[in-house]
Amino acid sequence: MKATIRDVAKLAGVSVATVSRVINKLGGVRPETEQRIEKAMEELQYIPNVLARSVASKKTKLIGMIVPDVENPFFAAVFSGADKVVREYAYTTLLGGSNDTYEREENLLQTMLEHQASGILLTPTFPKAKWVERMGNRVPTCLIDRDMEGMNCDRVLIDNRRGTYEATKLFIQKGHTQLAIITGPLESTPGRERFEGFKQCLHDFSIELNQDYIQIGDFHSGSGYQLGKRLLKLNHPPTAILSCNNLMTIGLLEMIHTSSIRLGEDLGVIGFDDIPIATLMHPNLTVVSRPMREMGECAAEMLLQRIQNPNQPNRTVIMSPHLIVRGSESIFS
Amino acid sequence: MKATIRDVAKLAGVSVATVSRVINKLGGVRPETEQRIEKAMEELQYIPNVLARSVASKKTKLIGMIVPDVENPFFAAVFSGADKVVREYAYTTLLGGSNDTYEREENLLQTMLEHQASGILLTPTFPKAKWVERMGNRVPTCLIDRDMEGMNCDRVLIDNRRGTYEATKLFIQKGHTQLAIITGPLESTPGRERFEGFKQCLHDFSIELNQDYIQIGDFHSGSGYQLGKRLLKLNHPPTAILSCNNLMTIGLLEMIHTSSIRLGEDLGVIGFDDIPIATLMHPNLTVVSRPMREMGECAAEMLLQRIQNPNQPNRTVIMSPHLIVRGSESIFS
DNA sequence: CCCATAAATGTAAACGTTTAGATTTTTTCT
DNA sequence: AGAAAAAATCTAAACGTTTACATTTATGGG
Repeated sequence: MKATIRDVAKLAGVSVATVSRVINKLGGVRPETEQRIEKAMEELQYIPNVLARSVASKKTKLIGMIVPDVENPFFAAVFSGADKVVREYAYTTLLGGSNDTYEREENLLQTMLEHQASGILLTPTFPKAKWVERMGNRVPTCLIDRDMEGMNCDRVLIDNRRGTYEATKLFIQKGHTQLAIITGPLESTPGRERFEGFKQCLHDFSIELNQDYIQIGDFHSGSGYQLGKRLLKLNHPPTAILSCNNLMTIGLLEMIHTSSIRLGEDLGVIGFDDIPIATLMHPNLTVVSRPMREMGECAAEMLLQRIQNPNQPNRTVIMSPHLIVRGSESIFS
Repeated sequence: MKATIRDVAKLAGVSVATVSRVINKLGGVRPETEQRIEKAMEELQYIPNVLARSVASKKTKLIGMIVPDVENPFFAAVFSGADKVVREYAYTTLLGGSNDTYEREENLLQTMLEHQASGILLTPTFPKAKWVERMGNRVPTCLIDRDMEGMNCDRVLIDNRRGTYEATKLFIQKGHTQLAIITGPLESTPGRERFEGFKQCLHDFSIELNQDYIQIGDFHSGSGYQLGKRLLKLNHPPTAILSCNNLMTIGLLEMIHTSSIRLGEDLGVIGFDDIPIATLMHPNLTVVSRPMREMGECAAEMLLQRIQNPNQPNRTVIMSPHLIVRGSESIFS
């Protein structure tokens, strides 16, 4: 069977404590003893059991990460950044996708707590959840991208309002006055804040907000397609559409592609989040871009620091998106 | 501090064994006792420690999954499918990205073995690795997408040759005779097999294989861009390019987009793996499509079955790709 | 109502580690 | 060489579970 620390100790002719010391690089072991132990480990193909270690030490090198959708490139990038940092700290990430359902999110959290995760990286599905007080604050947590009520924790957010404000301003500067938005659920921070930035900008430039031009989707490509269609079927269709996430933008572009409308000629479009498609369009797609990997890195960094020093005050990092102007915003040439 | 099974037992006035029985739903507990225990668990906010459980029972509900790149939509989809099944079996997935480096792959495997993963889902970076005999067969494993020497395990692969054969055949049927390929490293199964399917088809149709038309990339978008450029700069450039993975296809399309060449008019293109961009091009991109999620599901299913029954013979499932013809393959209209 | 049997519950030893504290060995200084 | 100090090593109890086995309690037949 699998070799244990006892087998190693016996073969090396030392006690388990000494073996433990070399495994954990605690020093205080004579070089020759250390070599003997290492040889024994090699010979027995010994692999330490971190579970037993965690039980004994009451510490774990596990970080739980919960995102709505692992296949969404945004969250994939955030995970990628977070996981990189987590590994640098010699921790391991437990990843789960909630599929934006309450049940699964709670379930994932439970799983991660059962696994004694030392910290949680969470992009919550809903802005409030019953489980917050029961299990929300049992463990250091860092929220990413979306906020949540009642969480006593760190946060890495995006200045969504500014992102859509700048995009809207660009539209206006290019001459648009018929501005539409496809945003996400207003209960979610990104959905609401992105809408607010849009609204604020229209207000600042004294442009009237047409209620028909406000479309609420679900952050998936299907709704980008459907809502885009609805907008263009209006008696007075908008001349510009601001699409508030990557997947909905893809849906919207698909819809445009199958219609007779020409991007950048009949309709201006700006997307939220950069996508590989952006530079393959005619004209190239203007987008609000976010530092996705950096968000993950930052969140992981904050979380791991808090794990080491649990009593530091909560921090909220708000990152700035920036506009990448490529041409698709304008129809007036 | 955190409540333990002992605290629950004490509060409910029973022994830990009885509590353990209700946690694990083993039955043989009087309903009234069970209720008392459940009430105690609720009251103490008890969350079982699965690590301790694993140490005691010598079993874990953990599956390790190692893929080259988590951000590649193909692997994201495979993970998604695998994780779905893994959760259905009440297991949890530990995901890691090797970034196609040997060191990291070995490191990840070590980590997963340390965590006592009950099984491994692996898309190996290299077709042979030194660690295979040392740790490759310690635990039930299922290889996905890429094969590896000396692994005594299950496999879920793709009929790569058939995929590129069909694509090449379509090119030929559309009148192409100047056929180029951008494939991946020939040491990797996908790189080699996709090239072989291409070569075989040319041979079957008695078309000479121009050595200049064979370009070996690294499965990343940059090489799609560079190699595409190199192909089109030839004195006798090809009229058709078969791009052998999703990222290289994106790179290739970017290169085409920035050049004066028109897709579907000057150059036919077929990609391997479907991508969202495909239906946003003019003409739409023809691709070899694979059941990505299903590959993950199938692999997870096989792995979990093997965990339950370790002695069943090894199985290799070879899934078929299929061509989605959308127009970009033809330049003769 | 008693006994046999079945059902429910309890006891205690494992599981593979870590880690105080105790003990031994080595080094250093005189 | 011997004592004191420092370094290395060991002992054994914990960590929170599971689980075989022992014991108690309930059930049913006569």
